[in-house]
Amino acid sequence: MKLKPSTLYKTLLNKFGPQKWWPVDEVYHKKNNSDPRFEIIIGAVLTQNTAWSNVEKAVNNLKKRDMINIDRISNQKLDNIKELIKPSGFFNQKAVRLQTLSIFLRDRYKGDLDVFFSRETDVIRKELLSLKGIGPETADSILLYAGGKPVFVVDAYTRRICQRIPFETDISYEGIQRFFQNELSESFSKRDLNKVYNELHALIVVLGKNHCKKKPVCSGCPIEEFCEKLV
DNA sequence: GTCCAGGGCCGTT
DNA sequence: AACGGCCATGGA
Repeated sequence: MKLKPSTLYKTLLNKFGPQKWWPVDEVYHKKNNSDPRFEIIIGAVLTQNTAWSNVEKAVNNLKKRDMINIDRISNQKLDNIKELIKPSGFFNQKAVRLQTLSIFLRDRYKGDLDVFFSRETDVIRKELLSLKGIGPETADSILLYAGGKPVFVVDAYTRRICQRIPFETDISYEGIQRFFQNELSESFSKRDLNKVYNELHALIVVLGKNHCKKKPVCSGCPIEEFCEKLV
C-alpha cells in the first residue's frame, strides 16, 4: 500500500493530536499597535535552522521592547536588534533579514499587512523570495501561518520522510509541495485546506523530532508499515 | 565534549 | 543545476 498525504495527515493527527502552531485567531489581540501576524513573520525568519525554544527567547526580548512592530524594526539600529535576537542564533544575518523585510513592508505597503496579504498568493510569494534571507520555506511559512493562504510548507523533515517512504515525487522543494497540495486539495474541502496544511506541517515536524531523525527511531513510528527505511 | 535545531546565501564545480 | 562551507545559540 502506498501512503497518501491525506492518510499521513489523518494518521499523524490521530497519533500526536493537534499541534496548534500559530493559530492566528487565538493570538489575535492587538496590543501596543503590534500585529500578531508580524510576530509570526518574525518567528518564521528567526526559526531558520534553529530550535523553537531559542526563537521564543528572542521574540520575548523583542516584545519587552515593543519591537514587534514594522516601523520600530525598520528604524532601530542593527546592533540593538542583534542584541535582542541573540538567543536565536545567526543573529548577524537574521537582524539584517528582519530589517530588510520590515523596511520592504513599510515602504511598499505602508506597513499594512492587510494590503500586503490581500493579493494573489503567487505574487506575494515572488516578492518574499526576492528579499535576501527569505527562501521558499520561510516565504511559505509566512503565507500559510501569517497570511492564512493555503500553501503547504516543505522542510528538511518533509524531505527526509519523502525519501524514506518513498513518495512518488522528486524531492525538490516545489516537487514535494505540488505532490502534497495536489493530493490534499482533492481529499479535503477547500475551506479545510488551510487547517490541514497548517497542522500537517507541524505534525511532520513532530514525527521528525520523535522518529524520523537523521538516525531513525522506528520503534513506535505511526507510519513504519509504509516506510522502506531508505537513506 | 558532540550533535543538531521548524534555512538560506554564496562560491565553486 | 548541484554541492559544501558558513552562519551561532542553547538544550539534549
